[in-house]
Amino acid sequence: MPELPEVETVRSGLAATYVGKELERLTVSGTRTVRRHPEDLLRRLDGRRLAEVGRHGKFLLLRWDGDEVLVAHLRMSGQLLAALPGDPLQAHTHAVFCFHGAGELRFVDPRTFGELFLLGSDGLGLGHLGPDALGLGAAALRAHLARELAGRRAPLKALLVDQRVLAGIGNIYADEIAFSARLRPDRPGGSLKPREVARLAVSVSAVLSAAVAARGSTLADRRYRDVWGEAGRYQLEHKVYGRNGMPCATCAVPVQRLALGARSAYFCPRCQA
DNA sequence: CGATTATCCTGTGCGC
DNA sequence: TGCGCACAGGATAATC
Repeated sequence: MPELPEVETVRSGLAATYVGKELERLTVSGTRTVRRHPEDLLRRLDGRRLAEVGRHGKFLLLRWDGDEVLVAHLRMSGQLLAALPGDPLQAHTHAVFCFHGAGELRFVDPRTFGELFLLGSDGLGLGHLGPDALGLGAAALRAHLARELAGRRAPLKALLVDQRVLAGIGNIYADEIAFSARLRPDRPGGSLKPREVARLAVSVSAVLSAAVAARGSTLADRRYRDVWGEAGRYQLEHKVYGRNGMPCATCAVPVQRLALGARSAYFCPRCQA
């Protein structure tokens, strides 16, 4: 469930802690974590200095001296946690980055959906992704959404979580964005009027920015943590996600759960049209 | 081509 | 109290 705000919080933590440090050794024990690699290409990073930590959507981009880029995706249950070499290895630790003078960085992921791969090796890339959901200015975002939604029959929520449309939005923030924009998540994308698209664009920026400021959402499963193990605070601001039957914060009508394909969507039947 | 469905996986929480 | 099972969902392949 790490989405753009959670991944951005991890990104800034990684940048603050490890940029400029030299990787002594990367050890990978989880074969599924590096499943896109035919061989142990990650070895190429040993001895390099971390130059920069970027992000596109939910993908973390660790750029090393020599311009090698390691891509990390947390998917459902992945965590990147700072640790000291002596700390006990917790269950489901699949990779350990050991830095000179900066301790360790550990990739922990019970469900093994997450992964690490080197950008560009054997054609592995991120070319299919749309623009980062926080990477466009207001006018460009509005124009982009208008273009992407035009003529689309799929529900608004399905389009919001489609990483080819915009990169970074997942289940939680799609519901919160739709609520903020006062749009039902099951509206066909192409049915939105220009002023509704404009509202949607504003809500994408507003919700994601506020969630980044609150360092992401840590749900009841307490799975999402930043690099130092701290929880986020944006779950306190959720208006609809996971709040089935609870009163809408705006109008007190019970929030409804809607089945959208195999997934669910939460919305207020009165505030959203 | 666009829309929908299945798949991967384990921890959690619910009902009986 | 304990057991079994549905559910959670990001990305991608497969199918309609």
